[in-house]
Amino acid sequence: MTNTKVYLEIVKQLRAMISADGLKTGDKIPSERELSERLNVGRSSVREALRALELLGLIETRRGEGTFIRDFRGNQLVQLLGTFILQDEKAKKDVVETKNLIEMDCLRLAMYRINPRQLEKFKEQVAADQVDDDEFFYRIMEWSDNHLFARIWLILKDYYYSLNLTKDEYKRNSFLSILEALENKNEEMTLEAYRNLRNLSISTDKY
Amino acid sequence: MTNTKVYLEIVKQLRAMISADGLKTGDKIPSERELSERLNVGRSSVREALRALELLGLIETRRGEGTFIRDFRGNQLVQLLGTFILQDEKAKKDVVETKNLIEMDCLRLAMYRINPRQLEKFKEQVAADQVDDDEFFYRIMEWSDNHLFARIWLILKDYYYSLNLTKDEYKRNSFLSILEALENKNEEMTLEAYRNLRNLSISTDKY
DNA sequence: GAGATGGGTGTGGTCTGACCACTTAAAAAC
DNA sequence: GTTTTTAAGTGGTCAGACCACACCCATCTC
Repeated sequence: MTNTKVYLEIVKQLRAMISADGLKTGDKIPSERELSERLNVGRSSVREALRALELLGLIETRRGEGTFIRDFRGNQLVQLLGTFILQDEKAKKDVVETKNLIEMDCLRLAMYRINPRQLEKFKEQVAADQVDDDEFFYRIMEWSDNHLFARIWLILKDYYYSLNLTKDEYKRNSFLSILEALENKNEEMTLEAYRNLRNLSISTDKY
Repeated sequence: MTNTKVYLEIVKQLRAMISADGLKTGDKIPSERELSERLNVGRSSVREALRALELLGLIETRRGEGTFIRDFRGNQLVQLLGTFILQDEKAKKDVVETKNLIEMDCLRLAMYRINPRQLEKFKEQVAADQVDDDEFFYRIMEWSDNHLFARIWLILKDYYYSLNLTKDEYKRNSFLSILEALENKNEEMTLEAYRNLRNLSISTDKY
């Protein structure tokens, strides 16, 4: 028995509990003692689970008050991972590669789902230097209308920045090329413009 | 006093310790009791820190043996965040779409990284009906050599199955077409064969 | 001598009970 | 009615006690 560690089980239960009760950002979750009693486990095990979730930035704890669900987009763990782990060269490479591929996927999606009027308006903003790389792709993510991809991308983006690689310089012209290609619904041109933006050679070994 | 929670301080100390001693993947870190003594804190606080790092995938603990620095291939938290995200999102469509796109991305990657001999051998297995959909794409993931993508895919696959959508029937011929296209390093043919496998129309609104 | 056996020791896993520090709100004092 | 005091609830931390498991090594068996 006891194959699964108790604290992991508690994490699971918490997730179920949050889902069942429809709790959302800012809501309070049961106290440590109550959880301990309700789940028939020691309070220390409950704490192990809560501390882990806290470090992940999923919950927030205030002494004397309680524990609350948090908007987890916070850096918290990104910073931690940045300083802690990402020494693994292969992992870094995977992050960069994955981020690029997802961006390309979303460009493809956006191409078919984009609203011409919005695109036109966005082009003007880009032309006026009012959009940076982040905002540009955030918009692409919106247009691609795939929340799951967007979520994953947000995480990867934070990793990416924490890696502190070559800072992408601002490339207005590449942005405009991409938008134009999207407007013409030309996949090949879109990807070509993207590769130019990211300084990628055409799909060879390195994406 | 005690503005900073003890367990966070321990995380910090651990990081410093690992850095100072030059510990790397697979190395053992001091036992909980030793850390507790060396840092003048309770063992439960040490455990809170270790459990948090474990949930992040930074360390691995083995009962009776000790705690070890883990082979971190940029993941784990994707797993966790993934489940948290997917719980309230419930976007079946996004799951299917994302899974398909990732599979296609990995086909592209695999195309350039594949080992001809392995491919030949795999083809034989497929021809002999020894490979199902899961195994097929698991192999593709291996060949694409991007562990991060592989992790995300594994999660999505599980969700996909739990969605209980139309069960993909076994399509040996589509598999063989894909492998053949990969062999010829023909991206368009590869994707066409994939679309056939998944019953997708060419990149229209629905992927 | 080679192999099997069985403690002993160290390690993580868990629970319990005890304080402390802090917040909040109800009760008491004015 | 306002202020002060008190009590209850909550997270933060520690110490000690067991348990389950892995490993090493002396011992026993053949």
